[in-house]
Amino acid sequence: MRKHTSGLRLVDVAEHAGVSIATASRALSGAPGVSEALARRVRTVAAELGYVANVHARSLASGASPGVGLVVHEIGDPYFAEIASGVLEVASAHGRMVQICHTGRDPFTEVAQLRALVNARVGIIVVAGSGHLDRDIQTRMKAEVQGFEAVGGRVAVIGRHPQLGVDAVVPANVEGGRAIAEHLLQLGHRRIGVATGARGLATMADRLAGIEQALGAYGLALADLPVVEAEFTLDGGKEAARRILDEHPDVTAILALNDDMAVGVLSVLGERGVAVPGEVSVTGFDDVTVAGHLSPALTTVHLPMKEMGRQALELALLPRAARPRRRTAEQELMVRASTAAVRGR
Amino acid sequence: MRKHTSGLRLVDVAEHAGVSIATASRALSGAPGVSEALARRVRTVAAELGYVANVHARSLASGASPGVGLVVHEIGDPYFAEIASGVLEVASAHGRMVQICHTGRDPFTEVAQLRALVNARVGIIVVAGSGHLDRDIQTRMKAEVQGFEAVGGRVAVIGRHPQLGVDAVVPANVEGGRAIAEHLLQLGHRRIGVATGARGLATMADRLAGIEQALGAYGLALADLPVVEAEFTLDGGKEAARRILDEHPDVTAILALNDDMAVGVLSVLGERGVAVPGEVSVTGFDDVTVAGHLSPALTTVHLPMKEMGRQALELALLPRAARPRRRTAEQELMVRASTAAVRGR
DNA sequence: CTGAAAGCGCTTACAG
DNA sequence: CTGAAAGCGCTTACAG
Repeated sequence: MRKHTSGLRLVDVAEHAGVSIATASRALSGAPGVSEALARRVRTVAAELGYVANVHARSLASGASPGVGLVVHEIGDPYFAEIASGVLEVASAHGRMVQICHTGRDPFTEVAQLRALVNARVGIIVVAGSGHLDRDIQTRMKAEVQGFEAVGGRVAVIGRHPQLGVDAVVPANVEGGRAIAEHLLQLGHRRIGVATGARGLATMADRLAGIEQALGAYGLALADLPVVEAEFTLDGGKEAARRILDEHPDVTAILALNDDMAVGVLSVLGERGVAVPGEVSVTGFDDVTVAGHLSPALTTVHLPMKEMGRQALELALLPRAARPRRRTAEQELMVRASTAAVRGR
Repeated sequence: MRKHTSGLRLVDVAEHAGVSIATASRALSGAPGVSEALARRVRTVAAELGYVANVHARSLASGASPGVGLVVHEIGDPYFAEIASGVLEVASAHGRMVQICHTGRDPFTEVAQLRALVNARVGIIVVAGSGHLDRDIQTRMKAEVQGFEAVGGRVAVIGRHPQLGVDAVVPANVEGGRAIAEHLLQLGHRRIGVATGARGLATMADRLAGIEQALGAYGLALADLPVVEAEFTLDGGKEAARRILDEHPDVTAILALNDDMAVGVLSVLGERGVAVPGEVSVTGFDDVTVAGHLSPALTTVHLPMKEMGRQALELALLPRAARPRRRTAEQELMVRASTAAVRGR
């Protein structure tokens, strides 16, 4: 906790400018009801003095706060880091500060962080990271969000959050899932192992739904494939790859539901001396910056993370609409070196 | 800006508990001078009601703020994302929120962001990212920092900031530079191209100094080598690689001063069909998570970024010491697949 | 140990 | 258009 021996205050500016603090306040905040001449004088004085309003006093008095809160699963994860970069860019352009919270991918922590942000009196909250399919979690999230909106807060989410009813930027996960699965199917793969993160997440459900659609066109179903759930991280990818290879040594491709997992899959394949894509093809999802530079370059689904971050904050900066707004972030299949026609085809 | 129709206030808690707001305040903040019985009752009531103090009112009244500010060059960069992750972890453990600022690698923006954070009345500021060798910039930084500390703020930096005089976590950049250069020299490389970021940064100076030391032992000097300065990013690495290869086609190794640049270097080499490490060896610095999974796996210098973030905030959480504290973050040479003995040796 | 009251630095009806 | 004054929700000397 920091004690600030008071620096420059509004009274100081007012005195220097020879006006009341009321007038000084109006001039500085751009409120109407001050003659242009006076306003200009006040602003000049403030600038000369290097005066900056105390946010706490301002927020307390006005009941309004310029802060924006950002909730991510894990900022060290490139997917979220890139989203954060977009959010910071827009925030900075609007002269707003952003407070970041980690959820550690735990839904209860997520709700707690949301509440922490509300208590920190931010004016806007951006939630990056998928919603949950679990009704109980949805209900808790919704309660926090509605409480926040009831007091004038604005919220936007990135990813699909069933039932939340707020502005959202939603990536084309279904289409991406379909595209990447079609790609493998067209290459002749049928015995495809799937490495997925927590299936309770809407993102996972959507990507899997897309895969299911593609499989259907080939007379297959997800239930026919080994689908292994693990952490949505590099280590999770390793674990999933090991289980898939051990239990289904005949797979010709492993489809990971994000790039982090795909990197783990590649790692295990490398350890075991399995050639990629010679013996097994591997795909990712997201297209984080390094995906194209991996060993081998990863075939994946591109999502514009930074742009998604930008758009989410821009939505939240808009006044609340009667109906929640929704922006779709398009996907693009990036075919690179980690996939090839099935062996012996 | 958000208008909050006042939620639960301290008076509400006080009324429910049948005490004055003074007593309620003391009980909740853990201040001395309240009987344990009363304090307990107040806390119970507050918990039942779900009361959380208004940070703005609290900060305004007490002059103390629990917020921590984090200044990074670019949060989308894995180096900073991992540092941020460590900072968030510790902050969260101490119940503090962190506000993140982007500098876009511009020193003037950095100073401006520092000021913004001071104006936002955070209690602690962590500056991640190297200091500058330029005296003018140092002076500006120092002025902001001292102003902040004068009013009770605490600051810690990650990286060497000459003259700043604050607690610091400094990575072993000199040692790392020496280690990676020695590695290449031992492999027989003599015509080594160096891809560096802005040379006005202390980090760059230190890494180059280490390289110079290693070269010296072999009777060489940095001045004998093509050293190309570009942006400290993947694209900068590409640009540097192109210039090195065009102007010095006889290089047998390219030493990049961070992993991002190294990835760019690998990319250009790939485009031109130059085998790594068959024809040209490549090295990085930092060892971001994916470095070991690149094509080929990158030989680099490992730095414990997340731990550096943790330590920096922990230092800042400590009371100010008479003399600035300094923690060294050790480096470790990671030899992987991107380096090999010089061709034809 | 407990409470009444002043004060933190602003904003904003309310008068003029 | 301008200003005096109340009030935002807390903390903290100051009395008792």
